[in-house]
Amino acid sequence: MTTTRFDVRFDAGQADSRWQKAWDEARCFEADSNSARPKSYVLEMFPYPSGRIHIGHVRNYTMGDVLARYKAMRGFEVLHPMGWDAFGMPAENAAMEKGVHPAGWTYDNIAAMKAQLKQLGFALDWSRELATCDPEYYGHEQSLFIDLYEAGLVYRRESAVNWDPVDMTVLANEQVIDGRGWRSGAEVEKRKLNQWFLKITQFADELLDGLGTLKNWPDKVRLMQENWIGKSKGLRCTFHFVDSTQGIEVFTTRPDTMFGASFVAIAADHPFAQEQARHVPRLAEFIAECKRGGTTAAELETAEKMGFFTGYSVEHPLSKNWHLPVYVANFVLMDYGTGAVFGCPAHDQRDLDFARKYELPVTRVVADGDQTEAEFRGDEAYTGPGRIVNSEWLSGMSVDEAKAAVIAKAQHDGWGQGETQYRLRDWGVSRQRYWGTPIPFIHCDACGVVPVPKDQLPVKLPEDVDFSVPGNPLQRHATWKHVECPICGGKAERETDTLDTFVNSSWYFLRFASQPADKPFDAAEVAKWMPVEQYIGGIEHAILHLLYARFWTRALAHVGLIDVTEPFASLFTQGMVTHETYSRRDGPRELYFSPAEVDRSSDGAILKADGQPVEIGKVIKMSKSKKNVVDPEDIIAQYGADAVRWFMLSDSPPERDLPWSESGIEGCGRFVQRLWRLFGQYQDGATGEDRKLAQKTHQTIAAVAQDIEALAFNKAVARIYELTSAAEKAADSASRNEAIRTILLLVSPMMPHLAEEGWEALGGNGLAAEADWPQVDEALLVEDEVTIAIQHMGKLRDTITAAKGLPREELEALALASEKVQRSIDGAQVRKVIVVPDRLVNIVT
RNA sequence: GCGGGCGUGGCGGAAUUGGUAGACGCGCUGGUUUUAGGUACCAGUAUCGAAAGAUGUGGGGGUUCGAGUCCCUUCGCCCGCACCA
Repeated sequence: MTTTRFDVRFDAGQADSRWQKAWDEARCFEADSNSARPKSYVLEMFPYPSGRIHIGHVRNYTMGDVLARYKAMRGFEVLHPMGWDAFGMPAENAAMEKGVHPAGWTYDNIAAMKAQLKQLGFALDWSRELATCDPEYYGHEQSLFIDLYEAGLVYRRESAVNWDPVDMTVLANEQVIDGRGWRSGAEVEKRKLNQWFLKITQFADELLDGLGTLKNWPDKVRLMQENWIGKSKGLRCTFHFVDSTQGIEVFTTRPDTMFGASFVAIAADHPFAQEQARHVPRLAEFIAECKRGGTTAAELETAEKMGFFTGYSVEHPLSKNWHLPVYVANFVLMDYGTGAVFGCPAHDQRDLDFARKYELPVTRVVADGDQTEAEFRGDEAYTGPGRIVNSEWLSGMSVDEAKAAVIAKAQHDGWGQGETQYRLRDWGVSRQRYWGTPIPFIHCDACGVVPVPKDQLPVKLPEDVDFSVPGNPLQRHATWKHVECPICGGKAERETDTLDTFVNSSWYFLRFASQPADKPFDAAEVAKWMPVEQYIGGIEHAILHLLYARFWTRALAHVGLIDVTEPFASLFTQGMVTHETYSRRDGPRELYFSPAEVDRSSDGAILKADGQPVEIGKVIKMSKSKKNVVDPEDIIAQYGADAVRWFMLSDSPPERDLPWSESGIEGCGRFVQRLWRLFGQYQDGATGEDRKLAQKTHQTIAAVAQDIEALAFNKAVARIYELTSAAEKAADSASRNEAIRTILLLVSPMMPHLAEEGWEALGGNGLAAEADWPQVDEALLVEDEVTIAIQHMGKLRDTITAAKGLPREELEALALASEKVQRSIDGAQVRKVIVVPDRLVNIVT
């Protein structure tokens, strides 16, 4: 007997690098935009180049890769690119801490991470790689920014920022912890600075309506965006101070409840409250107290309603002689609506809590049923539908009719008008930092704010910058900001703010479609590739990144640069990779140990260093602080890329969290070898049909295709295991050869290195990566024998095997003939027999 | 508080439209091979029971010939948030 290559174990390390090189040389993952094949654009959210990939990246990119490789096998021309979200603070922090230049640090990280991604064998089109910190990329971004400016979608205004007086820098909200800068610990000041804004609010309705077309987005994400946009319709109207032309402007979504009003409440930072506070010290105190309260949602919700009576009253717009007290209240927000509300306690829980506390009247104006008495009892406001009562001319109307009637009257009489409010605010894009896209504008005393002429783009970041002193290096650079005004030629200064990094990620998917040197993208190429068929990433980007990207796409369509409105046809948000933690209590602190430091058996965990047990904690997201991490590079070295990829796809549904387990990855490693041995069972020239196996083979092809298209990788994996077992058990035949060949192709998107190695050994043409997906023989999908469940009173008593398609009467007869069934019936009168053809028979007595 | 999601063996999870609950993987038990460990292979593995059989999808109730799936109710866990007028 001669030895074959299958007699030795599959050597993943050798095969991985061999086939990665072969794919590179064949350039088989480069998308050809002139291809006649239908296109498919598969995209995963591009990473921040932190220096090392983590297991979450591996999961994300493996899913996209399986889909991309599968689509290619199905005859699509696939665009599956990769790039780097390369601007941002960590590079500046590294510059400050280690004295390295942000650019050098970033490009080193990119090189390291790219090598890691290559080790996983991803079918990426590296010819389209981009980094957002590349002047070519951000130069085009500057040009787009100017286009938006010229279309009136960019403006400047004064706005408050979090200013760290020690680091002399602006902090993002999440960098302010308990009112102090996260790095310096200094108390953060609110400063007013001129900031650049993008008019996302102009697209609020479009972005909201567009959600309705995104059928293949998770409902959860659409709902989050809908809430974020926060559209509400109502009435804006004025409550005049008694005997005055001055008044308080109020916004309400419940104009129908106006006759139930019992007070007016304004926010602590409402101008009228501020003004009064100047000469009412106790009010000033109250306002200060309001501001001290917590800001988290839970704290706000449970905080007691508090108010301070201003001493002023206002007239009810519908009845001049009806006066309402004006309070400053802690539950009214200045930055929503007008910063003032009228309180209708019977039909709003907050107002009711407030009214009970300050003993204000509570009048029922909406009846849920036939209750009509004016006095509203109880502590639960009624917010449902109903008929208006106790409301003069509104009484008898429905809530909706009354809303319309009050708005119509307000507009007719001139004291208010219908209005739509949004929670969405314009997007502030100014960052007072170095490592970002310079905002391409020049400030000239004579000409004002002037865009940099496009032929002078990119406005490049200066390379000689100093991070040893706090503050924005662009601002104190000796020469960079001093320029001539492009209009008058006089002395002028460059804008020193850079763009929010979310701008970088708002159009990168367009640049992937084409990369001309002289413009951001080619409209025809964009039209060919867009939209992205499948976008995959983390749920943490549900709102900001995805909303901004949708906005940029619409804005670019608005200025006529492209013809798409929604960039991502389908969105998939994958779960996290989790692991249990190992720790020991050390006085007040918890000391954590990494999985590598611990020996885990089925009944406990032992620290290798001292042989003593450690506590096994909850299964949570992998994080450095809890040390429950595994390094992708280590596990690839140990098990090979295919085993790691297979693990990422197995067991857990992709939208759920995936618990990492040592025994799980070992099982995957074993399966790789098991398949390799199975490939070795292929017998050239074997003949004969094994119908059962052939059926299983074709059913599996169809099922795996369906599962991959639904991104249900865990189910596809289970199917492949089943077919593998069946093929292992079968005797040599042509059908068995077909099963083996089929398994090889089905796992090819998931374990591409193993597939190539087997493909070559079995004499396949070309590369497995370029092979076609196996054809399904529809005739073999149909079972000729089925198992029929036989129930008595709905309980399973027996199963029988019968030819498919037997008529009801025959099934009934077969069921009644069953000995087990007869024993169960025990002579009782059969009243009814329910037959579900090819499935079950249920006998009712 | 509001909104959303989820509860199925020791674990991750399967289960078309309401039609054989627990596919598949991990783990575990027993056996075979191996100098041994690992690997590989075979058998078993929801619970109770010697068996026949009974019970079983967080708990309780309902609809139905039949419920993991539909309805009501209740408990627990997870995620998101904005007191949005």
